[in-house]
Amino acid sequence: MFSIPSLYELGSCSDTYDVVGMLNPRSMAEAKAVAAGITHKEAERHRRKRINAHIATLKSILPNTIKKDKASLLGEAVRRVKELKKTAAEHNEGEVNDYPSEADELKVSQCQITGLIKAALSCDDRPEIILDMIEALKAAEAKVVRAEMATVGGRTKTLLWVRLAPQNDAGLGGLRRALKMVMDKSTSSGQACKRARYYHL
Amino acid sequence: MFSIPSLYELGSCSDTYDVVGMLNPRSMAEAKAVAAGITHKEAERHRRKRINAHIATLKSILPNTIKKDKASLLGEAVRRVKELKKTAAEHNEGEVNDYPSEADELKVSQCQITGLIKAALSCDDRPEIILDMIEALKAAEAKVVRAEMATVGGRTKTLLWVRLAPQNDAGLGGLRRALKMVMDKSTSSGQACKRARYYHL
DNA sequence: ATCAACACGTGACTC
DNA sequence: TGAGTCACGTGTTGA
Repeated sequence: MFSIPSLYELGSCSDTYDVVGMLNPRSMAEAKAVAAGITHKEAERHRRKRINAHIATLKSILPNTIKKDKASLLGEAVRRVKELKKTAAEHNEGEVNDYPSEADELKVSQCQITGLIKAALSCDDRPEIILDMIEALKAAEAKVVRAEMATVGGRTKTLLWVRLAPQNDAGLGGLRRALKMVMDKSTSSGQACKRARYYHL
Repeated sequence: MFSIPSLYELGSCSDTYDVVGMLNPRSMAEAKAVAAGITHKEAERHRRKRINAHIATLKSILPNTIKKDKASLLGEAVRRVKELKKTAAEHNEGEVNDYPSEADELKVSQCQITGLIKAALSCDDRPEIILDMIEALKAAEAKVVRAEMATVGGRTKTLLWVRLAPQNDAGLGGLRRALKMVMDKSTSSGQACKRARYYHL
């Protein structure tokens, strides 16, 4: 709102020189410099204003909003951006690369943060594979939080997000074994695709 | 790296006073003040350093990386946080409220940004509902990008993320009609759940 | 020579 | 009082 006059503005030697300059007709250049000074001052004010405005909105956005200094706030911001970027990437993973691989494949991994388990399996397609998978998951005490499936050219790829029952002792191994059986049953039986291709997601 | 000595540090009147103070035994207070001054100076340096470090990492994180000034960068940061927060919320929508409603229900909506269509339907459960749905979606020329399903107490709720074929003229209406038929078939036929409950995702 | 962006040191304020 | 944070005006540098 107001600017507090600083020491050298009030009584410093350089300021004294300025005063002398003001009384001197030769002062044109210095007067210009002073004028430029005030525009400079205001420009810097605008700059700070913009930055602080963004920081303020950041503070309002982040759920962390309560009592933090500016630096820590920015730290929170980078944390959020990283975290959200990562989860977004995970969520999109299904959409961007949802095609069955040629070789049979089974990957099971667990998210350290959420505890959620993600399973991805590619194998030959067959009509009953969904039911088999549901049975296998039930046997493994795995609750399906989310599922995606894609079949193309007689091959199918399934993505499963799963949560295991708390008292489950077989753990990831049990889940992996159950799914492996479903896969193997699919590839070993030459009777794949006797019926029409039902699933084309 | 290094601080350029400013005018008043080198030759200002106040600095002269400081020198006098140094030679004077009565200068204790001023010496303390000077000492405090340097810690203050350094403290402020650290503060700036932290802030700028966070800003730098932000710059490296954001895909926007291309030469932007500090304020605009922060603006981009808030944009990203808002955007990612919104998409994250949309993605989690399925997980948080994935329970069938008591009354039959069909909602179809289209995301303005991605063009993706989200359909949510609740109805009585029956074993063949998945196949019926797949047929209906095929007829509506809808490509399923993602699907979630939950059944509890003989009721089932399905969430579908779908993309229509470009040349599709029936549009949202056609998709809605197709899904409605699946729902109605499920509720009208009293033969729901004659077989064991297969799907419990 | 103008402009915009930056880092710096300093006064004020708070806990 | 002292350690920490903030806004300010300024000097400096690259387009």
